[in-house]
Amino acid sequence: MVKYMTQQRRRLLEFLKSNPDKLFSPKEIAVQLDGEEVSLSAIYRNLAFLEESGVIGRVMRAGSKEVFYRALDSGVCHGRVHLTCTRCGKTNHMDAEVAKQLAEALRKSSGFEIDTARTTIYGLCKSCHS
Amino acid sequence: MVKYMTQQRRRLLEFLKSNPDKLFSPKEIAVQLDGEEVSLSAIYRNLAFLEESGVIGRVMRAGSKEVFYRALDSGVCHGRVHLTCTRCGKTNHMDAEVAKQLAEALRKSSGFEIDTARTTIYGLCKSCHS
DNA sequence: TTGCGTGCAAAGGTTTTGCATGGCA
DNA sequence: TGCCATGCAAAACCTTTGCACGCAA
Repeated sequence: MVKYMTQQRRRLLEFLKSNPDKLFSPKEIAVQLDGEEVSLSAIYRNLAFLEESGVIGRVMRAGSKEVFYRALDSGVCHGRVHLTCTRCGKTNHMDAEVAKQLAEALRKSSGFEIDTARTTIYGLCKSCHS
Repeated sequence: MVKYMTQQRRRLLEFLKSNPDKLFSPKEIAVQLDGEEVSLSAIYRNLAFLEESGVIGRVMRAGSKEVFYRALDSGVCHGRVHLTCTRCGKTNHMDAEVAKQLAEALRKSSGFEIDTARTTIYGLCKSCHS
């Protein structure tokens, strides 16, 4: 099935990509895109489509049942493992060296080949646990 | 506010603790507890309460919007990081030593405190990538 | 021109809530 | 006994879907 790049899809994707490590609920996205003629159902349909394509990712934060989305492979994030804080929701990148060591350790101990792009590590960031 | 340990709360908690490695949606829990006189609203209220208390954890799986719960500090999975294969779907535990090193490395490099119970690492397991 | 995507409104499903009753401490 | 928790049913919410029209390729 061939897919089109419609105005709505482009606007949604551009918005998420221009806010690389931030999380947005569908509702928040609707607010941000208000005035750009993107209906809520188009947002839902495109979020589902883009997630399935691996372009964006979906996350839940501790303590809330809201669902959040964020752009995945925007330049900066390429090949980086994400660290997401379950309290404030902020996402950072794992130190490249640590990621390399982790990949190596998993390969050796379990024969497991980590997919860095799809993996998010949860926990508390520096400012939230101190 | 003092909390009571009611029959319903005890049954729910016992059920989750007796299935350490498994995830259950509220609906599935209701089915499992059917015949034990726990109403769906009691299940929801207790899941929220137990999650807030840190006794159980809430998770979403990739590709589905269903919400799942599992007991946290129960024996088998205590402090174990999960490794899930994106091809065959099987989940294993990360080697304890590797997990320990990872936690330490994250703490040092980013001041990030990993939540092992909530983290799942994705990639290809031994038999799927070879 | 073809058929995917959109907008709207309605439907569907899950989770929450109000209220009277029941049960733990 | 005092108050939290439960059950039930209704309400609230979020997300999905059907349909006719619009638009990308």
